[in-house]
Amino acid sequence: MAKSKSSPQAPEGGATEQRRLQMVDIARLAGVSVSTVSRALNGSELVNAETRQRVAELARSLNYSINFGARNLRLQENKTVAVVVPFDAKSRQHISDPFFLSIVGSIADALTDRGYDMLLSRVDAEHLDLASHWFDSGKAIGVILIGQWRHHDQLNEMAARKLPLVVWGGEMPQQLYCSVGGDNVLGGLLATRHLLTLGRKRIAFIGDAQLPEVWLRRQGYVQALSEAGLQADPALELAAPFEPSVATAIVRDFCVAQRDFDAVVCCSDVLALLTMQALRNVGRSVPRDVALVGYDDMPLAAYCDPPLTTVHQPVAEAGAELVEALLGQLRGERAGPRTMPVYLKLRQSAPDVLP
Amino acid sequence: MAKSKSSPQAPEGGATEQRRLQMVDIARLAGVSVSTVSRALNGSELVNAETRQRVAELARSLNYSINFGARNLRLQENKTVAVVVPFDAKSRQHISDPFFLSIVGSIADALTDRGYDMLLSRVDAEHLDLASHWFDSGKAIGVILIGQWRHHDQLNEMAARKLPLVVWGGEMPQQLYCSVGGDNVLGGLLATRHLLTLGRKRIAFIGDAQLPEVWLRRQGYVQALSEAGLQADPALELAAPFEPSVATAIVRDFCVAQRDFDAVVCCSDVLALLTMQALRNVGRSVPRDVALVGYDDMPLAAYCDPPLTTVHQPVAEAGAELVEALLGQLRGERAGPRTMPVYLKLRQSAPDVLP
DNA sequence: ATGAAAGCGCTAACAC
DNA sequence: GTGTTAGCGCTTTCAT
Repeated sequence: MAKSKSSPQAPEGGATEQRRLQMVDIARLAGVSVSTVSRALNGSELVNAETRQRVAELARSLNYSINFGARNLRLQENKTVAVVVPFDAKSRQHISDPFFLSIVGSIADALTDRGYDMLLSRVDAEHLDLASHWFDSGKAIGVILIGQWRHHDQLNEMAARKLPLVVWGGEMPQQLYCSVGGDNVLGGLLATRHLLTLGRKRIAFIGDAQLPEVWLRRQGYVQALSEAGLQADPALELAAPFEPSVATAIVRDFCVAQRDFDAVVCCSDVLALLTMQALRNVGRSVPRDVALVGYDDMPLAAYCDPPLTTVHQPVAEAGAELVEALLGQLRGERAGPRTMPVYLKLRQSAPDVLP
Repeated sequence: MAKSKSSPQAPEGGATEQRRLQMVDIARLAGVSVSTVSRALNGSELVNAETRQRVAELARSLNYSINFGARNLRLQENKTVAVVVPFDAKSRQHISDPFFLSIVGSIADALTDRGYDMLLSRVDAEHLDLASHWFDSGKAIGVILIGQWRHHDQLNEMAARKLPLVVWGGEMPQQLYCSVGGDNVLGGLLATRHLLTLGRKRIAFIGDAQLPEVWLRRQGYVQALSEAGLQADPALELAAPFEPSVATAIVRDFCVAQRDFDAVVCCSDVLALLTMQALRNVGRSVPRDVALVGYDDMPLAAYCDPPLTTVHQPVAEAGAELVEALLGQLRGERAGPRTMPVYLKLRQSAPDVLP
C-alpha cells in the first residue's frame, strides 16, 4: 500500500483513499502552517482573529476533528477515568443489581459534565486489584470502583501503591483508600428503629455481613435493637449475597425454616423483593405478618406490591461525589472517605401506621 | 520544574519524581536498546530467547506497562468501542430501564472477551447523531447505540456518512444502518396469542409505537388479533414511554378511565409493573380480571407479585451479536440487520391455565 | 540478533 | 502574528 501523503480531497489511483483529515490538511487548505491551525483551533489569542475565524470555519466545514491520541501523547494529558464494576466469577454471575447500574449512570453524567470520558469494565470481585491495570497502562488517570466486596485488603494495597482510586462503599477502620458511600450505619439504624416503632421485636437481618457496607448496616441494626433493650439474635441473621440467582434459594430456605420473626431488614431492594416472594410462598403477609424494609430505593421499589419501604441512597449525588473525590486526589488533595446522608422512604411494606 | 530524564529509580533533588516507567528505562536497566525491549515485549522471534525472557521479567518485576496512547498513535490502531445510551433530555430523565443496562453489561463482556475497551456515554435521544463524535475524534473505532428511539432518520444519515455503527433495535424498512435486536414482531405475536388462548378478547397494548421496536411489536399484536378474527381497538392502545417517572401518571389515568379490557401487553417489564400497580389501585386483579404480559424478562420479573409472564429477550447473546456486527463492518463485511429469537416466559401474571 | 533513526499527529518553545 | 523545530512513547524499517 502506497503511503500517500496527498490531501484526501485528491484521491489517487482510483482507490478512495479514506485517510483521516488532519491538521496538515487544514493548514494546506487555509494556506497557513500547522502551528497556526493548532493555535486557532485552541482559541489562542496569539493568532489573528480573522485567521482564527477562517481556520475554525474551514475545519468545521470539512468536519475535521482532532486526533486525541496524538494530542494526549503530546500534552501528557488524559481525560479518561476507568469505572470498574466487579462481578462474581464463581457464579459466573454478573452484577446486575439495578443499584450498581444506577451508580454507573450517575458517574457517567458527572464525568461528562466535567469533560471526562468513561471507560467501563468489569473485574473479578476476587481480584479487585486488576482494576489498577487501567491506570498502569495509561488508559485512564484513575479508577472508580463500585463496591468493596470482600477485598478491603486489596484496596488498601492499591492505595498504598499510589493508584488514584475511589471506591463506592463504606468507611472501614484503618482504611488507606478513599471511599464514598451512603451512611450505612444510619441506614441500618433508621430501618430497624422504624420497625421497632411499629412494635416489632423479632427483626431479621438479611445480607452478607462480610461485605463492609452490610457490616456497617448491621451495626446500625444492632444499635437500634440495643436502644430498645433488645439483643441481636443470630438465628435471625441470614448471610445472603446480593446476587438474586444465588440468594433466592437461601432466602426461601430461611423463610421456610424460620417463622419466628415479625419484621426484616434487607440489605438491598432486590433482596427485599426475593424475601417478599418467599414470605408469600409460606403464606405470610407483608406488612401484616412481617414488616419489611429494603435498601437502595431503586426506581422500581415504588412499583412492587406492596411498595417497598426502603433506605434511600443518594444515587444522583453519588456520581459527582465519586468523581470529585478522584479529581481531588489527582490535584494532590489528601481527602478522606466521605459519607453521604441517607433517609428512610416510607411505603407500604413497612408503613407509618400498620393497617 | 526540571524535566529530568534520569531513571525514576534515582530521583534527584529530593523530590520524589514520579515519572512513569517507560521502555527506555527498561532498556537501560537491561542493557539493551529500546527497539529490543519493544520487540521482546511483543514476543518477536527476532530477539534472542534469553534476552526476551530477561527483558520480560524485568518489565514485570518493575510493574512496567506500556503506554497505549503512544502505541496506538504509532500503529494507527485503536481497540476502543463507544457504547452510547440515549437519554430523554426533555424529562432530564436518564434511561434507567434495567433492560438497557443489562445490554450494556452484555456488551462489556463481549468487548472484553475480544480485547476491546468500552467507552460508555450518554447522548440526548433527540440527537443520536452526536454519537458519531467518538468516531470522528478517533477515540473509538465505532459506535454501538442502545435503541433507535425516534430518530431512525438520524441513524440512516450516520450510516450514510460511513460511520461504523451498530444499533440495538428493530429492523425497519429502508434501513441503511446495521441493527441487531430481538424479533419484535414475534414477541408481540407470542404475547398476544397467549392472551387470546386464555380466552381474553379485549387486549390492551401499552407502549409508544413511535419507537421502532414498539411499532414492530404492535404489528405482532395486530397480527395475532386478526388471526383470531379480531381487530385492534384504538381505545385499547396507550402510548406510554419507557420512563417510569413519565409513564406512571399516563398508565394510571388509562386504568381509571378504561375498564373495558381483560388483558394487556406491555412493552417493557417496567411498564408491566406500573400497570399492575395501577390495576391494583382500581381494584382489578391480575391475572383474574386482567391477564398481563410484560416484555424483556428482566431478572426482577420473576420476583414481583404476581411473577411476570413476559417476552424473553436474548440479553446474554446480544452483546456478542452487537460487537460481532460492528467488527464485521470494520472488516469491510456488508452485514445486514440481525434479528434474534425471543420466546414467551410463562409466569403467573398470565399463566398457562387461569386459576 | 541488535541498534540507530524516522515518524505516527499534535503542541509549545523559540525564532523571525 | 506566524513559521520552524523538537519531541511526547512507541514500532519498525534499515543497517550492521
